[in-house]
Amino acid sequence: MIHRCIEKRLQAAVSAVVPEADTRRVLVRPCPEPKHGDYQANALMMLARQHRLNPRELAEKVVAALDVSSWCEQVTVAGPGFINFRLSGSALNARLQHVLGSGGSFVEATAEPRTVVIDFSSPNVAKPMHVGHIRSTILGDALARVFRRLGHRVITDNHIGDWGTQFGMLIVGWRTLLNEEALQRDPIAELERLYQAVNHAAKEDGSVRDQARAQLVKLQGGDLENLSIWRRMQALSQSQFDSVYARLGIRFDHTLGESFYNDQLAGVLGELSRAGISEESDGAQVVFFRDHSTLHDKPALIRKSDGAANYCTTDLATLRHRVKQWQADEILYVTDGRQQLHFQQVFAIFGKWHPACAAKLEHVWFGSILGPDGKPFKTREGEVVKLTALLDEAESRALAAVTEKNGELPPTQRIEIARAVGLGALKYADLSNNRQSDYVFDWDKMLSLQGNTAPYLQYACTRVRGIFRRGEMPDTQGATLALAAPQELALAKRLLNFGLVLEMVAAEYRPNYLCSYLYDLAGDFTAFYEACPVLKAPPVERQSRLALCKLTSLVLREGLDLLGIEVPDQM
RNA sequence: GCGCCCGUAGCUCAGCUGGAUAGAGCAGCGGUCUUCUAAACCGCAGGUCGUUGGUUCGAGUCCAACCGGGCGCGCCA
Repeated sequence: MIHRCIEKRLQAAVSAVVPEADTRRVLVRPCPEPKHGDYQANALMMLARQHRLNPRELAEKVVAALDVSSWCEQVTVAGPGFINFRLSGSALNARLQHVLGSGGSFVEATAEPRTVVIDFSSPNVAKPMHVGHIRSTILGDALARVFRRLGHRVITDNHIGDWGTQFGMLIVGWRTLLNEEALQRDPIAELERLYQAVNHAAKEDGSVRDQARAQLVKLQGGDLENLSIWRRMQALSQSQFDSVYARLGIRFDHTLGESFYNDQLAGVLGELSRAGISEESDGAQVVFFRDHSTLHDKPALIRKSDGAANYCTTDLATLRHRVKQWQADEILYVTDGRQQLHFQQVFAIFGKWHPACAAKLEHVWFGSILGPDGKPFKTREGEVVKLTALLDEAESRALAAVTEKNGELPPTQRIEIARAVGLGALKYADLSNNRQSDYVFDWDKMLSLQGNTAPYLQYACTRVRGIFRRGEMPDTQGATLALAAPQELALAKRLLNFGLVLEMVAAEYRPNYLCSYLYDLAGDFTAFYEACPVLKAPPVERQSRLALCKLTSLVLREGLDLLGIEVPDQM
């Protein structure tokens, strides 16, 4: 990547001028304002302050010691000490040509691959997946794709909620109220009905509650009949999950639910207790963080007074497994922001338990999806929105749009387009927001062809494709780039930054950076498309522009693919 | 009581180590199809970045206090 080459030279020049300087923070980034240059460095102003130098003079000395003529036609010092770099046309053309010829890309694999475990989605057995699972599922998948693309070893793990007190209720329901026919027809709905019925009954009748508790104890004690009911529920749920993930194009390397750790929990509790990390309090085992600045008054419960472990314990066992068995360098938990305290506690306990562990633990949290009223997204009836219903509606709304705009296409093709557009729109709506923000769910906005949406980007792809469909498929492989028009240059320069953007996504776990980038890229392409004829251009421009289109198409498609979004050939 | 998050244009949202004149879409107003997909594009208008202080060459971004809203805090996960 060119900016990295410039950066290395710049760091060397800084070291030559100020030998004691720490150059790790001397970075070269794209200029937000193209009129200043293509890349800029503003770290010298900070450096000057640290070393009590005049920033402007320092910048000028560094520039004097800097040779980046292989890539830049101009290097200037501006304002209080910005260094601005203007790429030379020849370097730009050469870089694009190289990517084209090598069949390579604008992404550079990391020099330091890490093992990154990503925990996301995590639905519950016997419950339908709902809108609450969508952000985790989509964000986690996109992050997994980006980390893989950067050359990291990624392990995705679906930590399913397949164990817990709800199974007492469910087993009572299964034993007393099960309708086999309904179970055949819609297993999850039937399981949900059982749970609700028993839960309702338990509220009024203490003996039902006692039954549920008794069945739970039997299950936990290894009762064969209850175990087999539980396994049946698990299998039914898994097939529901599988069908949703298949629709979304998502796969997991592992699906190790909470139950996988059952036989490790006693050991975990024993170790924590023996190490003096946990202590008894009101009959429960609790970890206190007495010296901790924010957790000092927030103890964590790891074993209930009835002797049962809870999700804190399970998460500790899970964490140990990931660190020990998978040798994780980095573990990402993609969950709702409301679990921040929980993960702070889990990470803090793990730190006491395995002080030598250097794995980076990150709670990649996200905000809520809101309805038009600004309150948590619900159906008109006030119920949670089921994920399958959401996917269905996305596809049917997209189908209506495709039919309206392109009704002459055969129905099967329209359905296929609608699938890609509808699901793409849904995913993109989530990914394009800053994950930590709450956002308002709006069908019209996400399916719009205007603005920062998936359909707009997909449409940009089909426009590029349209050029190739119209003309004969040209040999862009050996094309000579001869970019000249400002729109061509702007587009080409944007392409160069693709890899950098992916690195930013991975560094902060924020796919919305990629979305913004793709939207800007599509905007650059549109400007080019409006201003520069391709097929009708004279031969030299024509092949150069075809090559530029080819590269744009590659980046747009790969970028969308990294977000888990498909691109139809036509729209 | 303790802690986390949010407050940017009428609405929905971006805003990358603090960096140059705070951006986009919608809605509003005005333009552009004999020309590679107009499901598109161009232009205009729209802002005391919640308030007040502080840090500094420079603050939407960092710090403090306050106002307004959301969420979490030992036997659910």
